[in-house]
Amino acid sequence: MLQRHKINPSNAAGGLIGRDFFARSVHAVAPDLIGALFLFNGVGGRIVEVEAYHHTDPAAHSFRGLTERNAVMFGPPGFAYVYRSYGIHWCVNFVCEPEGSASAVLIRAIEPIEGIPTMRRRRGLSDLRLLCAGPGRVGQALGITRKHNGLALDAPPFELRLRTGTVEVAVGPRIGITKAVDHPWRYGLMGSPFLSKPFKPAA
DNA sequence: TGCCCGATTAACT
DNA sequence: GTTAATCGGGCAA
Repeated sequence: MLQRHKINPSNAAGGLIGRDFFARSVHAVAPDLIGALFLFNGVGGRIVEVEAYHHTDPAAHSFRGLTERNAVMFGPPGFAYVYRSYGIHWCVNFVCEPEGSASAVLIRAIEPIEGIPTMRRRRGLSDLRLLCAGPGRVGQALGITRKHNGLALDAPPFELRLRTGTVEVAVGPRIGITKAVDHPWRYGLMGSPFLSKPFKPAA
């Protein structure tokens, strides 16, 4: 339930995240994104919650093979997969692993830091805690839509930076799925008030 | 083609 | 606790 994570020693803390960061297993990338800075057109904050999806995972969009919607997941790592959720929301994923593995990390919650007035206007909401506390809310607050599907993560409008220092990462089952529900592939910043839902405390 | 359901959210009782 | 909003994917016919 509780993990302590250190940054990749080959990268400088706070430095730009390059495309090679995503050329690893989705299960390695996902916890390493906790605490990272995620800006889109200069708007965003710290990533505090993500989930991992893999093409061997029945809950993943890529499980049933390549379609027009999930094509970016089957491409090279380091690109954004954006999809429409429940016909209403836009959700953002970071594609991982070598080309063809079709895995990605869903960005589920951010601690607002930059462009807070812009995010409040887009969300029509002042409550900081709820600005980016959920995948659909993140998409709306950062202004990400279908037209950003397939963009590279290491170039504008994206800006991703490694976390500084050590964080405590909570692990638990993913949210809102009906298949492969027992995989503990949800990762969060321990104790953050900006999570979409709290993690169950360690037994 | 028609039907069901989903990696969600907000507004209800 | 429940439910509407809303649309693309996947599958049956």
